[in-house]
Amino acid sequence: MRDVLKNSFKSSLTESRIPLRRHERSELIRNRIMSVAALMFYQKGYAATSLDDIAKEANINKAAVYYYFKAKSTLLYEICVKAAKTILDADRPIVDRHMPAEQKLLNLVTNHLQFQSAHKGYAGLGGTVEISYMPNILRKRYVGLRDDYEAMFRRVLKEGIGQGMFAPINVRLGSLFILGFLNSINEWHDPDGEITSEEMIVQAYRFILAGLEVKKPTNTKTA
Amino acid sequence: MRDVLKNSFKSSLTESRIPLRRHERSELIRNRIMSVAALMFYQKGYAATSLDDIAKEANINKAAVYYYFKAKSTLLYEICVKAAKTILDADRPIVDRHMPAEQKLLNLVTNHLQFQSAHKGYAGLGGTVEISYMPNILRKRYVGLRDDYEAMFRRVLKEGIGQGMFAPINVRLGSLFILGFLNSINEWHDPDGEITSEEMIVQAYRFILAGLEVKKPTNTKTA
DNA sequence: CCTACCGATCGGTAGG
DNA sequence: CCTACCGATCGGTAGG
Repeated sequence: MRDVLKNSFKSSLTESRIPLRRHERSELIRNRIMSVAALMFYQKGYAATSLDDIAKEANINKAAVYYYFKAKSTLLYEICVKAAKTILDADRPIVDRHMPAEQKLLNLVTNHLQFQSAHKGYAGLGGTVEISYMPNILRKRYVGLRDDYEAMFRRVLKEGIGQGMFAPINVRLGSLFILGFLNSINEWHDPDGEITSEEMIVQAYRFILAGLEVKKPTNTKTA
Repeated sequence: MRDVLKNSFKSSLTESRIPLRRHERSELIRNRIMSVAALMFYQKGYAATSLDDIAKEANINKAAVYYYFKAKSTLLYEICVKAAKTILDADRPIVDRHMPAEQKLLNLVTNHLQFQSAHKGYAGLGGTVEISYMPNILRKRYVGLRDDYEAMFRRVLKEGIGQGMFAPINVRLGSLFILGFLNSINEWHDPDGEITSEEMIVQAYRFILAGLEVKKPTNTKTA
């Protein structure tokens, strides 16, 4: 059921300018461009990745990229939006279900890490530097999606506090702690290494849950 | 005592090619170049920051940058090394002192966050993307310093487990969790905002400490 | 000879 | 979707 996050997600893009029915080949190429671009943007950074690099990796000519995308910056935007919408769609039924907050959080964490390890490029984008390259209007639209995602974590945290599961913390701070922590894992964890993705989910969730369950705050005077 | 991390650190660079005694002005300019470059590399990314941008911000001519630095890539390297050595020097006496591991960890966390908020640019560099621009030999040297830093966290974690303070976890994993989490804070926390750096240190340390103190692991079956 | 740069321009490549 | 290009700007270096 959550395996939707593992497949190379088929175009759920509403903004596609190409009639999909008649040109499935175009859709395939468009997706290929986005896949290779996502990975290269993530590995070398947006500015250092040329459209020639991307085109070569996608086996097309540089000019052809402009047939599918208006500009380099909108290619970045569409990649980020696609990733955000995919996780958002997978998480929405979870937060809406009747379920202990602790269970909901585990599902959000699992989805996040699973998507991250399955789509390194798509997941690793969206940082402050990359976002700054998006045209103003598109950036705002993307940041809106990102806020929706953070809001899900805030909501689950709030529920958990109400249910007496988590210590009464600042939910905004808590969400940023959790998301920052989860994103940081993407930077060094190799899913094909000695620690599997499944094991990482268990360890990361344990770390997060413990951080939330503190009831009597440790005294922390800065010497 | 820990305020050394707050001042614009004076050249502790052993690799400086300029006789410092006679030409303090040179040293000042060199430091200014490194400061502005660090911030711009961090904000816009290494590739997107031109030497002209850096020179303009430092009030000199672009060609003058080449008097102080052999290349753009070595400028990046020297910035990263300076940051690493500064924290390393501040932390070494702490880990060597006789002290409960919990106290040592608080000091390491405090230094990390304090340095981070005082020198956004210096601290935010060193990610996989930026590192890839360093010449091979220099990159290895820098990664060595970074490993030394991580080793301090591993050592303190190991001590804490031995002292029965922390749950017996994989210290490598734990260090990466902690450092990834701390670094992520740098990306969204504004020290001049509603949450002060001091408050952030308290909150972040509480979160970390709780994550380490779990004795009976929560059961985490993935539905 | 060295220091601390400047004005101009090098060969290549960027996005479009 | 490719060939053939453009305006501009890139990192780096020349002589003085």
